[in-house]
Amino acid sequence: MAGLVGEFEVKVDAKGRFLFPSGLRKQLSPATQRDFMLNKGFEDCLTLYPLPEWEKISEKLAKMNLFKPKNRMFYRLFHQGAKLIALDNAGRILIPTAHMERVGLNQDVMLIAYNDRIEIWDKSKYFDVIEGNMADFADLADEVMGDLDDGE
Amino acid sequence: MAGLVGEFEVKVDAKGRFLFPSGLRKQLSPATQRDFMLNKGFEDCLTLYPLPEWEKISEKLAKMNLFKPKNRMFYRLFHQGAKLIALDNAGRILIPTAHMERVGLNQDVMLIAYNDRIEIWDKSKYFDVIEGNMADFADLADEVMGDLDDGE
DNA sequence: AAAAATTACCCACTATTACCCACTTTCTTC
DNA sequence: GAAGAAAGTGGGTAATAGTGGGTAATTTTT
Repeated sequence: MAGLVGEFEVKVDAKGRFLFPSGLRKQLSPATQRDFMLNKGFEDCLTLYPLPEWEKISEKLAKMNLFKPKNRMFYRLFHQGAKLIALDNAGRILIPTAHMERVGLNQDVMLIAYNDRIEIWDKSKYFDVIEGNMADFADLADEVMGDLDDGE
Repeated sequence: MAGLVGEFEVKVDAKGRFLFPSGLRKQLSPATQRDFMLNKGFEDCLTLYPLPEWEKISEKLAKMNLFKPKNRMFYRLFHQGAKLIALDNAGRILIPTAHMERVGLNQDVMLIAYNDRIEIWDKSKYFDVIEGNMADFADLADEVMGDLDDGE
């Protein structure tokens, strides 16, 4: 699999749940469709990792030299707020209140899936960020894709 | 493949579907005639990538280091509106309502094929943009293609 | 330990989409 | 120009996706 893809709009109901979109579910093997690790994301979002992907990241981090203060701090910060989550029988996810407040989630939520992760954004915040960066998109493409070519 | 070409006019039916023109289908190998990746293009249009073309790009992106903020942002920008799409048995594409609204698609739609992609425009919007820029065509040619000579 | 709040589990309903079938029109071939 | 094939339209229906909320179980609070 080339990784997760897709942008999905979901609605949080009165109980703080939303349906995990079928389009995303189908990208995951049956064994990984139920359990996820929820963590705070970079920038203003939450991130959902399929368990196997989370373990890959964990392994990477475990290789760090934890005698270095900076590494220890990064390790703590990265894991702080991580929580194991499972879908209910209707295929919905319940986001803990504390997490929702942390990134200012309202009723309208966007799920952004790429590579090994699913980001959870407040819809209006997401589009603000996207529009704010759109102007730099071309430059960014040049910069990012340019770097990649160097590696080949 | 020498790349896709052509401008096609299609009509969106009451269910939000349109027929993928046979002239375009014939440019694709049988294996790639069914599945596409839809996403939001530059300017006010949607872009359809044949799956193999999309995967080429994906492979490159998968090598990025996602601990770098720039790379994450690029990923998000590039994946805007990304959604896997398949034709139905009658060879039609269903464009999700959210996507149609996002770029203001009405009943009359233009498909613009070039290189590895197919752009989907609202007809009137497309001609507005074309006409609006026609006057600058000569200058643009000079500006864009003029540089090419230097490199050859 | 009782009350309140949160979370998990379950059931019922609605909307959307995938799938199918039938028909009309246009192009090809004889 | 007739016959057949392919292109293009339109819509019905069954299955799935998505929504809403009741109640039991668990946890938290007083």
